[in-house]
Amino acid sequence: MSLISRRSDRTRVIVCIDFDYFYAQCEEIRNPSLRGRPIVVCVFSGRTGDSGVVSTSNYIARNYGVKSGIPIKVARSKLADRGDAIFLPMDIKFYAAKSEEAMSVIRGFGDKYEYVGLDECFIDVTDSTNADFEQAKQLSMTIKSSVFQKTGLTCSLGVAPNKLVAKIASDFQKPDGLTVVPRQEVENFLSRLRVDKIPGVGPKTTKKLFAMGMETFGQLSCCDPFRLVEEFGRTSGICLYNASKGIDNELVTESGQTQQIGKIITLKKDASRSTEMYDDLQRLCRLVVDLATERQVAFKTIGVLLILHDLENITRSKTLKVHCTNYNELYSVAKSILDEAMDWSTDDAVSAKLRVRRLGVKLTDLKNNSGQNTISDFIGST
DNA sequence: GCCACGCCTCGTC
DNA sequence: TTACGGACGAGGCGTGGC
Repeated sequence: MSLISRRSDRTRVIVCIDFDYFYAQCEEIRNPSLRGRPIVVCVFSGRTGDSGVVSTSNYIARNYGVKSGIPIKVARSKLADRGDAIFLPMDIKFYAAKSEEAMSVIRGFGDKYEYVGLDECFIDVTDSTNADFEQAKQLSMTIKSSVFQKTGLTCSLGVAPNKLVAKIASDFQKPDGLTVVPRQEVENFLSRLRVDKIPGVGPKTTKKLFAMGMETFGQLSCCDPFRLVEEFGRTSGICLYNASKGIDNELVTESGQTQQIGKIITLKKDASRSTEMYDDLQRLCRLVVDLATERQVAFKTIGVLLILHDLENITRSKTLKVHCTNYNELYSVAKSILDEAMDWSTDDAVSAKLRVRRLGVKLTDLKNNSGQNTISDFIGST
């Protein structure tokens, strides 16, 4: 059995475009007087004035250790000496509009385009550059200046023979960077980088790899792939090994719709009984069913997510017999899942632990509905 | 024994 | 010292049908 993918024979030229500190940069563009000040874009949970986490920050704030994911209170204390620091709530509609402006410029340059997120995309420029990295470099500089001219946004670009290395290269020089890694330089470029530069490798995997004595791509590429499979499972193990050698045969493709629709909220105060959450649950069901209607999809599996006061997660779900688009059925099933989840233990010690901080509803097993109702909708609605 | 499916947790962005 | 959102996908495990 061979675990290792072969390098694709055809040389491709892929560009990864990543907008710098995107949400915070959008805020600078909207209000140029903020430039030069630490900007922190936050997700306020609404529970208390400063409850929530940092979504992103500009480089001035990052110099003070303010990065995405940290609690807003921590960010405030880190920036205590900077009286000019500004904390703003996310305005996703504005960022989405700005992103679309930039993406429409970028789409015009690629043979193929793949949207990854509001701040990131790939284009395949193999044909338009005759697979020549020097031409790709020139094209990338044109893309950077066009995006800046049309939107005011700066971005960092990585040019490489595949998506994996292009992504790593785009992250190599930031902000406003351009890194070109031709095929023959891939191994050398990667060898001394730390393993946490591999997309998808976060703190937990990094810690595990470090404990195994693998801190760099070079060290990882010398590892027995069977050992990686043993430690991380077949799929992840093979991915890690191939990544360490810069192998990635995934094509640039128009990505499809998401495979789930979910909403999660933070409760105004912790709840220990399901009845205390019925109002919030109704609100969540209404939100997700509206999103499903908007996207013209029906759902078959309904999930309820509970995050407890100690941030431990509990998820429970139920799969319906047939796909559904109906709010009443959704709420009724979600309510029964919630009731069961809250009553699952008669052990007082366990029940006492069930102080729910956040509540979520998730729809999966989605199917294109295009306005057609199912029998269950008919039954549910009559 | 194999496979598909349902359910749940983990991990990342 | 601590503080703590929201969204999504991957994958492991158990179960039941064949």
